[in-house]
Amino acid sequence: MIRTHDAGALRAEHVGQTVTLAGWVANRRDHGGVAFIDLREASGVVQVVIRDEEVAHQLRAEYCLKVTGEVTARKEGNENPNLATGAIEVVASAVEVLSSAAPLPFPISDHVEVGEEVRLKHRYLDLRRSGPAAAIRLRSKVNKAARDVLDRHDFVEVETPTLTRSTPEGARDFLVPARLHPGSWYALPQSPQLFKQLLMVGGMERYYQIARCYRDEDFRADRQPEFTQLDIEMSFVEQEDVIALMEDVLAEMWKLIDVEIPRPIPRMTYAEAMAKYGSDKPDLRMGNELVECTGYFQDTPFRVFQAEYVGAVVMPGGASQPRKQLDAWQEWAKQRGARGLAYVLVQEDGTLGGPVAKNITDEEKAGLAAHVGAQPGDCIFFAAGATKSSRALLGAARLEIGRRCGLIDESAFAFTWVVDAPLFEPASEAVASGDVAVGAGAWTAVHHAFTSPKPEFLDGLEENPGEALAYAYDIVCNGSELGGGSIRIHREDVQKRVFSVMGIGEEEAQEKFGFLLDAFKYGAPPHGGIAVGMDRICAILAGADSIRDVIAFPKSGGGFDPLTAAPAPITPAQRKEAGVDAAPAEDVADPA
RNA sequence: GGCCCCGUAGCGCAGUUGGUUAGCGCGCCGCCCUGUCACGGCGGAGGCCGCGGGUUCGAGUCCCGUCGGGGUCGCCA
Repeated sequence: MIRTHDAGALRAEHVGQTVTLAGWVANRRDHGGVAFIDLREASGVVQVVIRDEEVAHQLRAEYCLKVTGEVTARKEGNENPNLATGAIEVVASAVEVLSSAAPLPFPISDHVEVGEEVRLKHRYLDLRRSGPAAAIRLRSKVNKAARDVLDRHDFVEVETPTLTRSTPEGARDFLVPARLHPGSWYALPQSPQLFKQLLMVGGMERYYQIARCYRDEDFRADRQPEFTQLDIEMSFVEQEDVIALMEDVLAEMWKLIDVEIPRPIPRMTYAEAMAKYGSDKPDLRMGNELVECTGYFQDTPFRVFQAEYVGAVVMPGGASQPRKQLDAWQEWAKQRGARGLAYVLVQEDGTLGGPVAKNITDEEKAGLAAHVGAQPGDCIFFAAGATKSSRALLGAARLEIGRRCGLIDESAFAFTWVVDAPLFEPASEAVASGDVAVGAGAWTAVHHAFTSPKPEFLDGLEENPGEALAYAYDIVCNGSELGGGSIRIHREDVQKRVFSVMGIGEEEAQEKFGFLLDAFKYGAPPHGGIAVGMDRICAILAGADSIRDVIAFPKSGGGFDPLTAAPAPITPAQRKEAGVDAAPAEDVADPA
């Protein structure tokens, strides 16, 4: 090693020792006759004293140095309590510049805010800053925590292919031309789903992988075109086994930030989540649940409330909002595709104000505040119409109210399992815009086509597909979906019936998933699993607003890599060799 | 694909109802300084105000378009 000691580890006990350190110039304070260098490396920072003016003067920020010197106790009054090494300093006898540094595009200092665009362009410098460095180091520990738990449970870590076959899953595939088969293409996997099920048929019994996945969809703060999930599959297990294992993993991860997750993690059904929170990933750091009012208004003369569903959510203190702000709520609702957001203001004297109050009966007015749990001074927002979209609007309003009124406990980690999701949903809701959808029938899978129905719904599968519940479970934290999984179908007859409800014929199933269905013919074990998003988990643990903060080299908008400037055009020679423009070998049906 | 916000010096920002030479802090360069720790002092360099068009006697400022970034809805089994 070039160094004998870690700079950040030096303490009073090292006084008198001669040490050799290597690191970067975090800061230089040049007083002419004496100069101080803050030498920074992975372990921390130590102050180096340089008395040779010539040497000190040439040094600049972020020069990479090798320093030899004696560890000395600082004189009383010269200690720096803000530094772990603040009781000592290293008096340099030799300073070697290992590498000089050009003027920086932005300061490395932790005291300065720097825009994300320039940070990502020079991510290698950004990572020298304490915050970004800590986030990446935390991620490494999160990976290790997962591996430790799974190793204790005798899991096998298996790497599945990233050059694979395009399968009609939810999102758009990233495609890779196959040079040796012009006109044919690999797809990058959206998840290792099919391979991990094959591994169960292969008798691995307990598989996991920290797997990179790829989806060619639009961006969000919590979405990147490539992302990482902790992918798990187990044979001979039931839902409870998978949930218990995942709780072990999560508990170990949260220990890294000294948080004990209360076990067991509470559960709610999908139906309850939708009814109370208007979302399948409820944020339980706040209360303020939705209140169903369909029955309350069943005989109402108000046309708008003569609907399949009427619901409400209360905004504490919202009655004092100026008219302009109430109008802004209407705009807010319209941006989400709703017609508007009806409201009633509960005045301090208990009377009801706002346009809706004029349209409902005195009797309805009299009990309304009590029915929805509103106090004088509150505002009650209503949504009426189709159940699903109305609840979604109220659920979004609930979160917006939480943000505006400070109802969210930012220090909390509110976990919940959402269980008993429906197996199918009407295809009209799933197929919005001619996108890739599994199945051409009236019903499509909520999770995926291999999710097992709970046994009590097997009989009525064809008669009432919409009522069948699945062995599916999502883990949610603070309103963010960390991941989800299911018990899979392992019986050929059940799989055929599910395909049939979805309108997938035998031929089509064989073409799309033939290799999996073939495998299932040979004694497939009952199995199930789960996958959780490591980027989201790390972001929550790091307290980051965006998963970009916990990815070493993230993409920016449009899938652009600000550092390497990928994607980039290719040469005509590359095009030709890759076979990008080759005609398809045979006609391939377009599912859309 | 829709909507909202942002583009001014290397970085972070200010710039009034459109009006002389576009400022401030940090950083950078030079000189000075023997106890600082976000050191300090003096001096200096650095700008096609994202780009293109328009309105105007006059545009960083107003209008249209476009590019880039961020957020969000659609989308993401």
